[in-house]
Amino acid sequence: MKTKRQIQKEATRKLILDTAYQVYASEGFSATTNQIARAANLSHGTIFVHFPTVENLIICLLERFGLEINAQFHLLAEKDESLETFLAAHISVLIRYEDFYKRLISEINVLPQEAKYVFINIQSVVSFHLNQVIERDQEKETIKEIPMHIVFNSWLGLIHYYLTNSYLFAAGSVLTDHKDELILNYIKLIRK
Amino acid sequence: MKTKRQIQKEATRKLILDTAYQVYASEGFSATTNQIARAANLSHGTIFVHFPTVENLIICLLERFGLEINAQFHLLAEKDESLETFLAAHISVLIRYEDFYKRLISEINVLPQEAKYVFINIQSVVSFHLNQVIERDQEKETIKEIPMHIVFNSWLGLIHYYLTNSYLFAAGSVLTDHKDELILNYIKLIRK
DNA sequence: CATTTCACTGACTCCAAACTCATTGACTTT
DNA sequence: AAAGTCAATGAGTTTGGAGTCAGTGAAATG
Repeated sequence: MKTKRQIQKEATRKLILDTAYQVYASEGFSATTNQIARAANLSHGTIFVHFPTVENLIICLLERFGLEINAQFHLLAEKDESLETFLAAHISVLIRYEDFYKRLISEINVLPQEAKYVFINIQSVVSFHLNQVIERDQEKETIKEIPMHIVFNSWLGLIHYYLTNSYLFAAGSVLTDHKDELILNYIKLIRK
Repeated sequence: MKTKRQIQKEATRKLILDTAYQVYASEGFSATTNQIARAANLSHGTIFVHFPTVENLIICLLERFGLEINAQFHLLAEKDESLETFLAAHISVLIRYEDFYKRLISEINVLPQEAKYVFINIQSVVSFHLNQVIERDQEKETIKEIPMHIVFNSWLGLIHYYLTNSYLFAAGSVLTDHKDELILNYIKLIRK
């Protein structure tokens, strides 16, 4: 049985992580602990009651994010789905996390090392599912003889290119605006 | 006729820009004016004699970089070359500027607005040449019916993906290590 | 009910970065 | 060659962030 205090503490910790997620998504990871505290209606010191350093806060946030987004990928990756369905599912998950994911991929190189592990993790899960879809015989026949990692990297490359350069392509959500075009043309590229 | 002072001043300005280029290439744009001054063997204040703010220094540096790299693209884009030759030329230019270019594309979203203009400029020039190569009849016949912007964005997407995730692919220069593979497979993708 | 614990507060310290400016002495001008 | 200019200096100032800590009052404990 949890005491009131434990419940309160966990709620505050969650509030900090949720708020940090929002603030980082809209301001980027250069947002300050002050901004997060203000947005969460907490005093500045409270953040350091729950996380020893900002870096630790970011790492905890990223780990939670990695678990959550990967769970979504698993959930949406049905057995025996078509390539098109899979790509659509992938994009639909990314849309849900678009702003934060965009910050993650575009600031990955200035984030702590652990961010890279989280990122590799996310990519591995997507890669695994894409592999499964493509390895299946009925699909395999229709796809060019190209190394799987190139198939995968060109898909992610295309998606990430649109995300990091979204200011070139759309005012709101690039993925929402371009998903059909991207899926259609990517499939044209990798099919014989 | 330039006076000694003018010559000296221009030399110092160039030294600051050259050093900033080196420092930013190896440390990223979060490197400080202190680091640049030390690396250039100048006192800290000297930087502000030549540039009113760091932001202004970065903008000047990026503008110079844009002009320089675009000149290289023009120089290397011969008439009537094959698609393969063009892509190889593109990569060979990028290799020359790899570290800095990598920082530019991976930190573009935290740099001042002007950085985006420079970046759009660089991409336009590459896009223009790629268009020319592909539009030519002998090539056109062999390429799939895919919108030109997708052809272009998948190439840049692939290259940028390898650059921003270079820690996954190589210790030294990703482009040097993977250029042949990238060119070969990209051509396979867009050909019928 | 008295005592102890502890989540939270907010004013504080510390630090590192950008930017300033009086001073210097070599160069330029007259 | 005297007077004036100005590139460069480096010890400041200012700003804004991360992280600290004594204090407070509600909750837990005995």
